Formats: sequence, C-alpha cells, structure tokens
Amino acid sequence: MKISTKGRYALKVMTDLALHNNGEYIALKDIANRQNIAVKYTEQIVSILGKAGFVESMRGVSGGHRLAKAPSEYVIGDILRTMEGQLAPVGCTADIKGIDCPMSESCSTVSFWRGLDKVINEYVDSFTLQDLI
Amino acid sequence: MKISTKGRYALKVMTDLALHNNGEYIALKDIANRQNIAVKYTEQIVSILGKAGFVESMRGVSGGHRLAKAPSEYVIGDILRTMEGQLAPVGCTADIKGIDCPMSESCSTVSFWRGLDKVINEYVDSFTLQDLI
DNA sequence: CATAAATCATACTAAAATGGTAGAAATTTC
DNA sequence: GAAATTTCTACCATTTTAGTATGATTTATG
Repeated sequence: MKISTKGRYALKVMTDLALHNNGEYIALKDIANRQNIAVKYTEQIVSILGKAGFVESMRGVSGGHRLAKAPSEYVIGDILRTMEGQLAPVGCTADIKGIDCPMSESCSTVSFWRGLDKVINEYVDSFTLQDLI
Repeated sequence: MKISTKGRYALKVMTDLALHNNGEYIALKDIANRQNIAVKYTEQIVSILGKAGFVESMRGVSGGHRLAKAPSEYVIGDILRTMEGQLAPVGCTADIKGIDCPMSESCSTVSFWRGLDKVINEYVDSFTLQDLI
C-alpha cells in the first residue's frame, strides 16, 4: 500500500515549480538539487509530466521547465494518477471489471474495496497544487 | 498504490470463516477451494492470521481453523495492517519519522500525505468483519 | 498402534516492479 | 561553433510479490 517514488517526487517537482512560478524556465538540475532527487531520475519524472501537459519545457541554454497553468488549476489526484496509473487499491475495482476475478459477483469484499477506492480518490482530488505551497 | 494479495486474500479467508462461524473447525482446503486461492498459499496467510490471534487452529483429523472472536469484533483495518504492515502510503508519514527523509521539516507535501494516511486508516477502521458478510 | 487427515515450518523460485544509471542525440542561445 | 540544456532509449541491480515444494508434526479414529 505505497505510493511509489515517482508519485512522491512528481509532487515535489510540481511544488518546486509552483514556488518558482515566475514565467521563467527553470533548469531541471536546479529542481533536482533543491528536492534532493537524482538528476537523471528527475528527467524521467519531468518527461512524464511534460507528456501529460502539466509542464512546458524549453531546450538549450537557459532552457528548462515551467508550469503550464496556474497552481490552483492542478488537481493533485490528476498528477498522482498520471504517475501511478490507477489509484485503485485492488485490481477488481479498476475500470475493466471482472477481468482478474471470476468471483466478483459473489465477492463480499468488493464493495468494501470500492469504498476505499472512493475515499482515496476523493481525498487526492480535494487538493490543488496551490494548497500545497 | 495497491493492496497485495496477502491482504485481499486474508479478507476473503476471514469472511469465509465468518460465514461458516458455527464453532466447528473448518479445513483449510475447503476455504482455499471456495475462495479460489492456492492451498499452499492459503496456509501462509492463515499462519499469519493465527499468529496475530485472529484465528484458532486445531491439527489432526477433523482439525482446521475458526474465528477466535465474533465477526463484529474484528476491525478490518487491524486485519489489513497485520497482513500489509503499515498502511501508510508514503514512508515519511510512518511511525519513525525523518529516517528516510532529511527534508521532512521543509517538505510541503508531508501534511498532504499524512492526511491521506488518515482517511485510509479511518475508512478501514470503520468496518468490522460483520459488515462484510 | 497404524493410518489418514490435517496443520505447521521452512526454504526455494520465477516474474514483475522499483528506483535508479548511462550514453548520446537534438535544440537553443550566445 | 561552443556551451548548456532537454530528450530519447536502453540497461541494470535490488526488492517485492505471489506463489511452489518438501517434509515434519499433531490428532482422531478404527
């Protein structure tokens, strides 16, 4: 029952960008150093954030990364789901139901898991990046 | 962000025992067959449940397992934490703070994670085994 | 007491996920 | 054209997960 470093670090990166959100591009190595994450690993994380449209990037000298939107427009749940895939704590509550579990009809625990799924997603969707800084 | 099969299967085993809670010992292979879990894997799970005091076991012919208490006295959170260890979604909110994270003082995400930890544990602690059957 | 049915204990293992590293190519500014 | 930066792709070591395998121990019963 863990959030991986990808999700945790992504939040750190995003808050770092939000705290330095002045329109300038911020060099990845500065983010990595401030947040104490390996530069090369930070690259992978930012790459995912970029493909999801969360950050804008610029190459070359004085290039770097910056937020694509205002901090208040980022829902934390969206960031985490992008990094972690589904946040569903067990497989059988995920989108494609029944694929792993031929007993889902008779399974008395499935509604319990669905409820857990719900409280987790409602929580992470109740914060924006602005709330974290 | 997943609950492992140990936790999921443990809940299945416990609900199975609760549904057949007539004071008799129930053979492990019957539980395993009904719940569609490998017998040998079920043994490991029941072993943990037994050491935690959740089930009572009896060896030998007509031996098996049964609940140690009434279904309403089992808090689901206790069962899951026994199987999964801490349910804390990130390391730095677990009991021994700061051990992994030298930045916990300045980390703006930590209170967010603590909150997630809280909603998860409150949810799983709001159900008993009786509620699942 | 022998046997069968069951738990209990311990070790092993294949596959997947995690948490990175490494090297080089492409882009941009000066 | 040189330097600084992102981008892309591949690789890799360790840990976790999800079981299997083997065999010993205990108990009821005939």
